[in-house]
Amino acid sequence: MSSIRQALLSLLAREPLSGYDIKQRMNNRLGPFWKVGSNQVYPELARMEEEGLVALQGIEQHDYRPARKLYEITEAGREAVIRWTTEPGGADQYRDDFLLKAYNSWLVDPERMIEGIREMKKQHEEKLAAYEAKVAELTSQLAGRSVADPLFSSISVVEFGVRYERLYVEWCEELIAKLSRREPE
Amino acid sequence: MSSIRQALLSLLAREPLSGYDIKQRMNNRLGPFWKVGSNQVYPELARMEEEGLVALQGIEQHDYRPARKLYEITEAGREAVIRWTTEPGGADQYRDDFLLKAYNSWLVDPERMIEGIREMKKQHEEKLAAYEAKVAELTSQLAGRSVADPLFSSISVVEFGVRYERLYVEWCEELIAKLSRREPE
DNA sequence: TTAACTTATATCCTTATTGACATAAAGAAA
DNA sequence: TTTCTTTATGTCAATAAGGATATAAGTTAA
Repeated sequence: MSSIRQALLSLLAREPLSGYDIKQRMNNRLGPFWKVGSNQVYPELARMEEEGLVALQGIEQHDYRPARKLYEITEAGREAVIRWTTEPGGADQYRDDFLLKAYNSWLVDPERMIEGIREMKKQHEEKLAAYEAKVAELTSQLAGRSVADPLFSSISVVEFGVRYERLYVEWCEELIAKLSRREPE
Repeated sequence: MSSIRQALLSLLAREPLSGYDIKQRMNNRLGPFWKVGSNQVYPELARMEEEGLVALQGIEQHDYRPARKLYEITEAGREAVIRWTTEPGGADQYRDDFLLKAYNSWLVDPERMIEGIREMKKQHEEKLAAYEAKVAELTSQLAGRSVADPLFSSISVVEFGVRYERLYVEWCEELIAKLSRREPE
């Protein structure tokens, strides 16, 4: 089972959405965790509808606007997400262009490398701030809810983001320090 | 410029290698950072040779063994890596099946979810131990070398791995704790 | 008033990536 | 003695993913 499919189903497990909604959530809300194009979303929705994992709930028509096709998850779809979520395994590779660039830092003039790292650090600082705000926002809504509430899972994931961005920023700082001294350690 | 190409060139910038060597390094040494198949390595090497980024250094023939085709990076290839390394930008998405599963944890029985997380945690603990050993091993060879030595860059990257795996393990532990209490926070 | 942006759908083409297969032979283990 | 693993090269077919383009119309800003 492909991974975009899992992502779409994971979102639809929470609420009915249109293809456009899904695209927006994946590119903006879930932030950096995933990016998709409409070329992936619409055909995949159609395929899943054929297979009975999602169903067209209805078509919303606002005056002079394209019709919104709202999809909801079916019982079969729900079962499929749960099955996938509990089954073991998952990608064991981590792919990051910037790490590969760091792997080449020995080739490059330290000053130029430092510039690049500073830029990367800035980007991750921005993400860190955004995630921290998101955690605060979501946590304030959390009172009285259980681990069976989607909000709990959302916070867990964004919290991972906070830690990850913090790690990235710290690592950038240490790399800059080492390169400035022109000495490892 | 595609990303496998960058990975191959980054390795060849350090030393001449055969397609098989590259595959081994990417799947074993660089560990989880990248995985490739021979179907990606051999055609890409051929393409890069055509474009003059790498050159066939020679063919090693050991008795009764397939011939080893050793490739070395050319000056044009070296320039290309340096250009790519210093140019800004890089993937701004982070993709992880397990995080997506965590996003679905609200759907699943906490006990079953905890099992899955424990397994994930174990895998990351193993990687953490491997990276820590690798950092120690590489650091012991570091004395007296400068930031212009490939070893410096290798350590930086593996150090990122150590921090990353540590973060992952801690995050798993907190998720387990929350799910055990059946209460967020 | 013209241009840019947002809402919404969807397809087309190209490139990346994955998995399975094919060949060939040495060395180790059952 | 047969089977499995490692070294070594590659190809083929299928799927995943990315970028560009198309249509259509309302809102917003220069």
